[in-house]
Amino acid sequence: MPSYHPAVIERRWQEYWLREKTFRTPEPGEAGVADKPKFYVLDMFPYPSGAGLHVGHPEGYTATDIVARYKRMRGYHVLHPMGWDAYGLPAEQYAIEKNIHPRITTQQNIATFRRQIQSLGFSYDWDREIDTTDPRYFKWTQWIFLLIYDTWYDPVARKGRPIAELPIPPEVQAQGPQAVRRYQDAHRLAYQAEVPVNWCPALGTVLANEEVVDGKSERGGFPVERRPLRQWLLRITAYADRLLEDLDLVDWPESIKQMQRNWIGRSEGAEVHFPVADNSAVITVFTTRPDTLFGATYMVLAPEHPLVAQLTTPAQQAAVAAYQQQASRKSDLERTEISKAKTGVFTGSYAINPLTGQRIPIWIADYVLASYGTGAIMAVPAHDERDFAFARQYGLPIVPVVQPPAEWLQQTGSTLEQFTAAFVGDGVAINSDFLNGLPTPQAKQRIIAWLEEKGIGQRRVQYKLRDWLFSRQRYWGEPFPLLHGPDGEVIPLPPEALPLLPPELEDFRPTGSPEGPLAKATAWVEVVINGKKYRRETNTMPQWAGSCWYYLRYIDPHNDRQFADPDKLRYWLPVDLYVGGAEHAVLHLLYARFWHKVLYDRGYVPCPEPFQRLVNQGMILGEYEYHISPADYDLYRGQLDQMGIVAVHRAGKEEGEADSYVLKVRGIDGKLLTLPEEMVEKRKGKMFLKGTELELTGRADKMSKSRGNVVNPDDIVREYGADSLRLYEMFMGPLEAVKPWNTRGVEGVHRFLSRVWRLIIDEAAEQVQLHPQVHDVPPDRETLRWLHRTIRKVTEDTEALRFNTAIAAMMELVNYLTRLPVRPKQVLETFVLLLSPYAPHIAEELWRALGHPHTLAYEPWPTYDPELLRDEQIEIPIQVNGKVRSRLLIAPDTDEATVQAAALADPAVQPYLSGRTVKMVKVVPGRLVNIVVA
RNA sequence: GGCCAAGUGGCGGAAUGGCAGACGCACCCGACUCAAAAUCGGGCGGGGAAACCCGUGUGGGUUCGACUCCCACCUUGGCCA
Repeated sequence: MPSYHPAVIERRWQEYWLREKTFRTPEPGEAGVADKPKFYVLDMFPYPSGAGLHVGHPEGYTATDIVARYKRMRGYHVLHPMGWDAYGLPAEQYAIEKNIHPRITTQQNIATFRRQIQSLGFSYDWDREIDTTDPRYFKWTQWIFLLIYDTWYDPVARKGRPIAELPIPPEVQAQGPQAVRRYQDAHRLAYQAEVPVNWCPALGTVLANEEVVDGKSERGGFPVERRPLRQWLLRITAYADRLLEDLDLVDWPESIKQMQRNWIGRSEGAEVHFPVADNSAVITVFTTRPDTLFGATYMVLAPEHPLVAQLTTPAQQAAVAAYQQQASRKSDLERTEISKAKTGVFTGSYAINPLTGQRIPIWIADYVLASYGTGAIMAVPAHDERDFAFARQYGLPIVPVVQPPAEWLQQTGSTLEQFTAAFVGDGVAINSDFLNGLPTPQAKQRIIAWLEEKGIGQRRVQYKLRDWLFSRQRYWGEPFPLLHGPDGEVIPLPPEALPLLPPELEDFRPTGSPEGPLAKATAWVEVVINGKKYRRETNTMPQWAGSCWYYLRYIDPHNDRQFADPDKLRYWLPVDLYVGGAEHAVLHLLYARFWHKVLYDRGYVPCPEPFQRLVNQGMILGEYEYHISPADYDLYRGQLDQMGIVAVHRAGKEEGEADSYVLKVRGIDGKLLTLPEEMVEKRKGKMFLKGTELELTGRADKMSKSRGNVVNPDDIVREYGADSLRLYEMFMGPLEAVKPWNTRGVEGVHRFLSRVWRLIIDEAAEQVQLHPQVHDVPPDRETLRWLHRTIRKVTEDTEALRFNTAIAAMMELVNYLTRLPVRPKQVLETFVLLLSPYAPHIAEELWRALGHPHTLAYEPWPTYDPELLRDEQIEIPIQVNGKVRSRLLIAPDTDEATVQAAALADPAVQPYLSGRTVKMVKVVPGRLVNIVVA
């Protein structure tokens, strides 16, 4: 094996690492293991889909693997695990279609994923592999659910506490144990409620809001309707403030924190009670602008609001019913879009504005959502865009109560009597009696105080965040460990009854009823205890459940007495670095933080936040492609045919994306390849097909099966090796950036690795042996300087996750070393260590060739000597008025005065100084000289 | 519509107040070869014969000096409505 053969060496080292358990993570305090600082570096574990690994997966995994290997060499105990988020709809859908048990397809998919991931040489501790569908795992998912069920949130202590500690008011106590039970149930963090849910008849399940996109199911695109159902919810809203505040404790990208803040959507305002005229009913609204109360000229209820029936007058009955019907078919997004025309129906009733005493009409309109606030609003058309549009539409009065600035009036062509648009900014209150003259913030305080004093309102904080709909009507999920008694009481299973396994089913199809497929297993559902009949809960948990705590299980994956040992949790938590896609920016991270906080409150984990540092890797797009318009296709199709170009029709995928044709050429094997760049020419800033007037649009799209631009990592590994794939994915650009795939780039890094190989190994020899130019001699000063500069660059860049520039620095060093007549062995050894986190297989092979029989995984990371970094002479530019006119060779520590004198005396700058006055000379030591002349 | 991120050669990108284009891809020239591939050496932002001039989305500003900082705008992407 004289030349570089990744297939041979990669297999050998992967087998070595597994066999020798090179990456087994010792337990803290394990005998014979030295005390070291810890580092927990975690990937977002994948859902093992049937499609196998995608090139997007290894991007994050390579980044964390480099960090893991680097940290080991820096003397850390590193926890770097991998597992499977294996519950999920696709396996169940497949089971329904093909009648194959989801467990079987899931296990097959896991096997594929494991093989693919192992083929990339990641240094996971495979003894810690977990699978969320394994009963030994979901036993603890169920256990944590029961803990959440057993917890209530104490708003005074601001923490979750055992339900047994919930103070029971005497009047409840007096009503007996049933009342106490109901009171407790109403305070648990896991509770049942009749809630309007997104029911998807085609999937036979309810979906979370985030699983519904544009009124259709995210998966499958089936229509979704709103329907009230009994569901399990988790009271995540109780933790809203802590989830918000504790974002300050973590080192996450600001954009992700902002997305979480927006999702939680805290807003301060007031609740105001409006009496209904000629009726005992009271409408409560939430508003962030109580200062505009004098301008409330009508009210709007959500069509689903419970008071609608009571407030609708007989004359309006038919119109209201028809409107309610129509609204139920629209998604929240459609309903609240600002640009859409507003619709609504008058109920026939009036409310009394408590400030003005005026009768104001009550309408229903779908731009008000039942799920936000109180499901009702006071409409202030002068100062809210949607209210303004609505008032215009139906001719309702618009009363300005905040003075807008003069330029706003001018710009919009409004007058104080007649607004042409809503003024939503802050200003000074007008037409508002005792508020007049107060700036908006003070007006808010004043009116809230007034409302509280009169008992018709109070200060309130409102969140956009809703409680988490936690039940699904599916088979392939964790069963709830709960029994329903005959009197409606809920009995949690005792811990020793866990795990509760799902029943074996023949038929996985949804029942189409809210009961879910588990209800079909009557023998499983019905339980008799002491002669009393109980029914098991037939809902299952959502896919998010297993991923809410998996990072805890890795710490102690085989523990069958606890979800993890407290001492181990104390050693390893929090996760030091968590890398994954930005698609989990909100939900997974919010849910996991919520569970973690409950566990923290109940004393099971030692820290308030689970993930100290978070990094999102950017998406890898498909290869850059050239598109033409359908019109051009019709004009040029004959000519394209003659040129041997194939135009493939591509339907626009995203909204507003037009159809196009993608130009391809046939390869030798008949496969379609991207149009080669030499067939494209650029004229007048536009691209054309060479020799034609056919205009091309170049673009890289998301990889997708339907576009046919998916790159399979297996193909890349087979062709170039895992080290090349790893290196390429890191060399493409910054980790966080979105970047297009380019297979030519893989060839480039593959060539680099081949050059590394030939730098050290004698290609002419039969056996793997050192290149004849490699000698065990001390390197010269220049070579040492190169080496130490590279050590510094690679170290700093690896620490900062700037892998692309670290690789570039190693390439430069190799280019330098290749030119040396004698290659000092010691320099090559150091270089191999620097390369090893990035391309571990070739590094291990070269390390062995250099005479080291054992793995380099725990060799100390090279350090650099600052003394060796310094150049004897440096070149600095001399600028005249900011333009470089000459260069000066000087010693790096030359003093400013000398540099200045030398610069002014430089013959090349003289012509630019003659006849002019030197106004100033700026000397930046070690950088440059700038001479400013008049 | 709001919030956030980003606009640099033919392409991916580097430089984040101090020589714009490191490193790689593509391309061009040369060496080796009967030849090709591979490899090695060289060139490679635009204009110009050259001196030199222009050049980091657009316009303005701060500064001795701006890809970098500030303001406005345009475009693209993400999230939210």
